[in-house]
Amino acid sequence: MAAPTNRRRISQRGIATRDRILEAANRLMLVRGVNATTLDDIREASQTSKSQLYHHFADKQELVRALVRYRGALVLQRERAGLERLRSFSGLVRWRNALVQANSLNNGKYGCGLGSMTLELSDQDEQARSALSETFAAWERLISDGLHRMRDGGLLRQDADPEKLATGLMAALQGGYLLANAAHDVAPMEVALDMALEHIKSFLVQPSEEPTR
Amino acid sequence: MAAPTNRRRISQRGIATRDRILEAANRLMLVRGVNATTLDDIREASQTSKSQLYHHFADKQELVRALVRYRGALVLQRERAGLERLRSFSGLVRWRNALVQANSLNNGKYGCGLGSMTLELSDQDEQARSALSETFAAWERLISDGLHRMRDGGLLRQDADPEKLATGLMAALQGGYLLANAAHDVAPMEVALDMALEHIKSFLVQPSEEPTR
DNA sequence: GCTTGCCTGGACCATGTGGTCCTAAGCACC
DNA sequence: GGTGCTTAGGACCACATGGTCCAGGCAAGC
Repeated sequence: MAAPTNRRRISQRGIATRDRILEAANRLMLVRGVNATTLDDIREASQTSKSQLYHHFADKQELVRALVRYRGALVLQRERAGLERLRSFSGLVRWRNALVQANSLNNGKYGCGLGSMTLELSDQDEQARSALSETFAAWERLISDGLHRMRDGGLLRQDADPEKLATGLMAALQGGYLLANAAHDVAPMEVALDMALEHIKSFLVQPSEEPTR
Repeated sequence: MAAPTNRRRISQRGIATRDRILEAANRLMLVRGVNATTLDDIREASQTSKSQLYHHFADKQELVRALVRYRGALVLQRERAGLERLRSFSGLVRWRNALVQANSLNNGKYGCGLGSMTLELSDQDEQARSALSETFAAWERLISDGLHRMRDGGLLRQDADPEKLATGLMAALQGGYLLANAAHDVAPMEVALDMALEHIKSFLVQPSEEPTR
């Protein structure tokens, strides 16, 4: 994870510290938000000191940007595992169920690590915004690639547009996260994802292949 | 808008000042976010003074809570105008177009006034969270009421579930706002809303009544 | 017009927070 | 074991920011 930004020598110990900082920032900023998390919070939670924070990151903004990359990599890694071999509608349903289950563990709170940063950062840090935007695009591509495979395999009709379907599904997911977070209840997220899956289902070659859940 | 919170005497001038503060907070916090907006920013933008802020609001948290109500009322008022007489699918399309057009004016930036506060506040201020949640519920009810009218009028099939459809549409809207904000481009919001409308359309009695746009 | 109490201006304060810096310890390589 | 780097600890600073306070203005009811 920790990519040395410059050509400085860096030791294993240094890398470990940097990761500890990022991991703590990740944890704290997910529940409190980016702006509401102080460097002292992070320093304390990561068992480091001020000088180490500023040794590894130029300033808070740089730390946040690193966190954006860190989370992006985490999410994409997780999603790649779940979507890489997607070839059937039931695979999508399994993917949906995993996300819902994970979110239900904390009653809809916190939401998506990427989505929660987006609204806070996108009008404040152009660089973070574009990184987030690219991560969303990569995520959607994982989905649309799967849909392409389904279409090529004859499961989806030719007039299905994998890119648009993926965007719609991602919007339903993010909107579902948001409503679930507001309600402190996963239900709206389920409804939203089911709507998106139902929409994809309407492009299946034999429409009643399998139930949504 | 300005509801006096206690039984204090309050003059027209006082109400005007209070509204000016709320209006400035509304404007600033929409683009910078809640936590990133300072009271001094608000004081300056509203042409008031510190003592007036604290005369009308106990502290920043109370101001934010008042803003949640203020925005909620604004959004519901706007949405009521657009949804109150909804009786047809083309009405939904017009509603969609209005939202998209409004958002496209600033290239997808800022997003929904309610959604943008949600992720920042819901894990930080329980009272604000529940107020937001209720506002979303009321907003969804405006939609589902319209869908109910469509169903009663014989336009929607009996097996259509207005509440779930409304939740799905709201999630698509909010997710669309979020992706549009990240991309600084309305396109994903359009795709998301079209997906939700297409889904609703699939419950129309005569499915090909009219095109989506 | 005078008293009452809301309304307003703005100086002032305490503290949280991002950021700096100096010193020393660890480590790798010679 | 010496040299020069990285890693670490933590005191320290400047300042933004939330919050207080008081003196005076203004409006409304008597």
